[in-house]
Amino acid sequence: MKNGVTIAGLAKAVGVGVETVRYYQRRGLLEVPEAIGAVRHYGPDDLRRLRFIRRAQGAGFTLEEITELLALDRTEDRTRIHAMAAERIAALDAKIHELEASRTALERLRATCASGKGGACPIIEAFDPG
Amino acid sequence: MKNGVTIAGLAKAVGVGVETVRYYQRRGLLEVPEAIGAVRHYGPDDLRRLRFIRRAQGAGFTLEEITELLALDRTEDRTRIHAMAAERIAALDAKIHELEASRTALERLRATCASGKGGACPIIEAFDPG
DNA sequence: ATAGCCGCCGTACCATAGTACGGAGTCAAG
DNA sequence: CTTGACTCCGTACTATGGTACGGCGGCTAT
Repeated sequence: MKNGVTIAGLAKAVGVGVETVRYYQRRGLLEVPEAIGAVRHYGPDDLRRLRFIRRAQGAGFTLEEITELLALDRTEDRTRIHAMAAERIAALDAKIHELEASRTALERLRATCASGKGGACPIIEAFDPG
Repeated sequence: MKNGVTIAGLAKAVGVGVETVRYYQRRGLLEVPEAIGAVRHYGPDDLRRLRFIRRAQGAGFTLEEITELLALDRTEDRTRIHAMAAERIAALDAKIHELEASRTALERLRATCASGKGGACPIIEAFDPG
């Protein structure tokens, strides 16, 4: 090989499947690099980009939004970036609170139904106030 | 009507669509009550059950898992309940941490790209350490 | 008694994010 | 110079959780 890794190497480096990389290419999230011969080679830029996609997904952005973020990365539309970040932070806060409430409910369930063999273990009620 | 609400009332009370209720019935999450005449009527039990389904979804359980939880609710298999709760709490903790990390990254992005018109606003890098 | 919602039912379709498959070509090692 | 792994490509299929549609028929108010 000349320089850079093939698709399998790229995928492995980020922990996704080859098909997932190809899927992102089809969706326009990743560029399809020039091939050397018949095989495409990927460099550090592709790696960073792919990592970014995965992290942005972790932040709750959809692939469509990530597409926009990537487009925005080459512009200076700070207003839009700001808006998207703020919106996502708000959604994240809401989600975090929801999950924390769920966690509390589950702890209650776990405590209520701790071992021992008393009567019913009311799963449905465990979520009632939470 | 005799007693209880019709499907639309049930759905509205919990904030889901009628089709969603029917979907849950098909999946066996909700019972299909006896009809009075040709129309089914739903009581407080159905309401609690439907609410539970939604809250459990909020806790990250899949509909399949919720099906199991509902089955478990009538048994005394505390071991299984305990295991499912513990597993979900662990997943929840992981998810909460991930979302908090994402939140931090987004805050950094928001700060870095705060108004003003300096050069690039590196979206991709904003997630790098986070 | 008749219009117009509802409810009931089955089937089909949707979005999101992949995952699988099959055939043809290619590259590197033995 | 063949073999075996890997690439490329298009197309199809999957899972999850719904959402929509169309026909039929009953409940209710006017």
